[in-house]
Amino acid sequence: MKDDSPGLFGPLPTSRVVPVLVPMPAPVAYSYSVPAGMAVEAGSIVQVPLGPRQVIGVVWDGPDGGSVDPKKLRPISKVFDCPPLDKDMRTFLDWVAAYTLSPPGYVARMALRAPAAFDPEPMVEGFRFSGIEPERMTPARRKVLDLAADGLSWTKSGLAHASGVSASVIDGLATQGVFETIFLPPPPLVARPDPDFAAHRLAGPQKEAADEILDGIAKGGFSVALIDGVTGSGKTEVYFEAIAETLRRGKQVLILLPEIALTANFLERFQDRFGAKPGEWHSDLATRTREKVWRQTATGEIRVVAGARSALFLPFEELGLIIVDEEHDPAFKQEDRVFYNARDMAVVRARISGFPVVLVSATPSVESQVNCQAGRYRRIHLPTRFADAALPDLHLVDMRRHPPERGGFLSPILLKAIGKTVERQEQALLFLNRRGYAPLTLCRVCGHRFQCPQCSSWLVEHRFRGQIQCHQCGYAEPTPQACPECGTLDHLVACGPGVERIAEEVERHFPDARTLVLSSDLGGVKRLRLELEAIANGEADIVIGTQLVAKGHNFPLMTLVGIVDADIGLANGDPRAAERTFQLLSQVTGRAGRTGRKSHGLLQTFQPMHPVMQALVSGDATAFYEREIAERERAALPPFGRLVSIIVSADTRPEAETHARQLRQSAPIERDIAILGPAEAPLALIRGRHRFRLLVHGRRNSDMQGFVRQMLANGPKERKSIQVQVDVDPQSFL
DNA sequence: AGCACGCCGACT
DNA sequence: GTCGGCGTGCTC
Repeated sequence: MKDDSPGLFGPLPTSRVVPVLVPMPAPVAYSYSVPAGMAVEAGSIVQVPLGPRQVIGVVWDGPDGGSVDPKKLRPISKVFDCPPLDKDMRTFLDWVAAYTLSPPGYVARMALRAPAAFDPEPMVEGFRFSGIEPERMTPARRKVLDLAADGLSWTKSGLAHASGVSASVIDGLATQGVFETIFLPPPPLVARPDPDFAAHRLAGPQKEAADEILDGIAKGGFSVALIDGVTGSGKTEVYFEAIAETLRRGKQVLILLPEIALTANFLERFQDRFGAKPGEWHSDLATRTREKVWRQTATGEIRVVAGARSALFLPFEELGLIIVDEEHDPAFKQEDRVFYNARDMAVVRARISGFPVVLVSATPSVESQVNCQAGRYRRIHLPTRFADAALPDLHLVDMRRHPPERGGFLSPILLKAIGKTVERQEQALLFLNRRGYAPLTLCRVCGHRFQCPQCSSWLVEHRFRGQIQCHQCGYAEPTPQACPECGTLDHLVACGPGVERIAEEVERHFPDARTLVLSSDLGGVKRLRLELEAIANGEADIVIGTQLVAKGHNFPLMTLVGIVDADIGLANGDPRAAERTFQLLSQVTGRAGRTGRKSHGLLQTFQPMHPVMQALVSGDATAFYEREIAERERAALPPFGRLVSIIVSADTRPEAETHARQLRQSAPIERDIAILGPAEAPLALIRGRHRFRLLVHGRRNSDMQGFVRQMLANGPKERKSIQVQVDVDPQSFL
């Protein structure tokens, strides 16, 4: 740090120069000068000029690059009145940038995703009874004064609401001097959760599990625990105890959930236990709320945040515990700009700051299980469901032996089971992970297939909307009557089922039953919430749902779960396909059967001997996971080896391929690292852009980051229309 | 990522 | 003669 006090001969012209991370893909921080009288430190959130505009940046650590032409230096415009990002957070952001091979400015920007949150919230106007009675008393005024007589301060709307009068009554009293105006700090968004509000009395395995975790918390320092236990085994109750203990110790808590699991249901459960809701953080938060959550997390006002993956980048004042619920869920992986998996980065953040992480899942990821075996994570197993909640009995329906009738997709066995369930006035859930009516439409005359004009995927018919849509880029057109190729009318045929088509089949067989389709493309969050409520109230007999029924909501009246096509996703070339299918189907079937009544699951499959199917019906996943782990180890796939996928996209196919090929040729020589490709990426064309992929595969102890970094640096310069994306340790190959 | 600068086609 | 297309390059 330079001395900027006045020198012997007047003020010195020297001004301090600091590095600032700006939201740009530059590999390093830029240097800015600090105007005299401005106080900044590492972590300060600042506004700086960048080219013609003003941007938000963070003062960073280390010496200011130094090598910049001093003539280029520009002064910081402004420091925000906001807690600086602390040292641990800065270390974390640097770590993530290095690991994901992303520009640090982008990573820092993820921590600053709350545009106007950096200045303090304005004070709120409040009213306090001054002791002066109004000249004339009215019933409305009486009500107000009864409440305000205690001399405490109220906000105008709060007082009006509480006393059941309109705000103008308060205004009237204020002008008469009955109230004095004071300025109050803005009200907290959520109340403080009370660790002892409604403590669960845990017993048996839950108690043991909780004790083990509390033990880890008591010891202090970094640790990772994996709680694994079937739906309904009390995992949430167990980690709520860890949260309570952390709150008692005066630290903040972060609960990471897959976006879709952030339901009213979860928030209520939290409130029942702690007497207050947690702060919420997810992508479709209103801007103002978002800013408040950001700021109040930074100031420590909010003690617990429940959020989607990006909540990991909130600037907690004193974070002391992270829970990652549904840790196996692929939604924790971000796949744009900065590719990261929030589950793994949560572990990193905890390690940097020295506090515990708890991973939770009924179907833990292979990675986490391997980490347990290796002794890096502590495994805490919850073996059983609570007394009256048996898991459904699962059975396979061999579709080769019990084919559906022509044009249908539901086997006689499943139809019969649905019929019986409806007769008993219980609910049935049919799961098919395919939106729309049919995934492919073709012309019966010439064989023309409807494909997206700018993607390599089929157009999905949505009969309900009368459209065919691309699920990749959103392209849509009205469902045509004639084949665009041969012009024949009315000879287009829908191939394969989507949820809408299953609903049609169900309605044909059970015209009197109340059938409901749950799909993310049918109406917004509000409608979905209402529908879930209706189902819980027994207002539907047969529910047909996509992926979204797998998480976040339980169906207490369901006694039958039918998996329409258990084989979907098994043959898509992704080495994690089997693991994913097992996890998804376990989650779906686990949603039902909590009533204490006998419940069943039927899985329609063409591969009844497949290890996934066998694992599901036997209820014993151990053998299946052992196989998966052995296979990963043999192939040196993560977590046994390292894998980096480099995707080159360009406007034309040869451009993308050439660039990828040149990139490969510029790789340094390294014995332990193999490069596969370039080959066309699984979705070779998306939104009109052609994609080629290189897979860089290394065994343990190889410096993959360094290798890939060098490869990118030596490679051809990234030109106008050619884009390179790097995905370290991908969760998915798609 | 933005955003301006810059060089070639159809318009008041 | 200008408005505007988006290719190229720079930002401490």
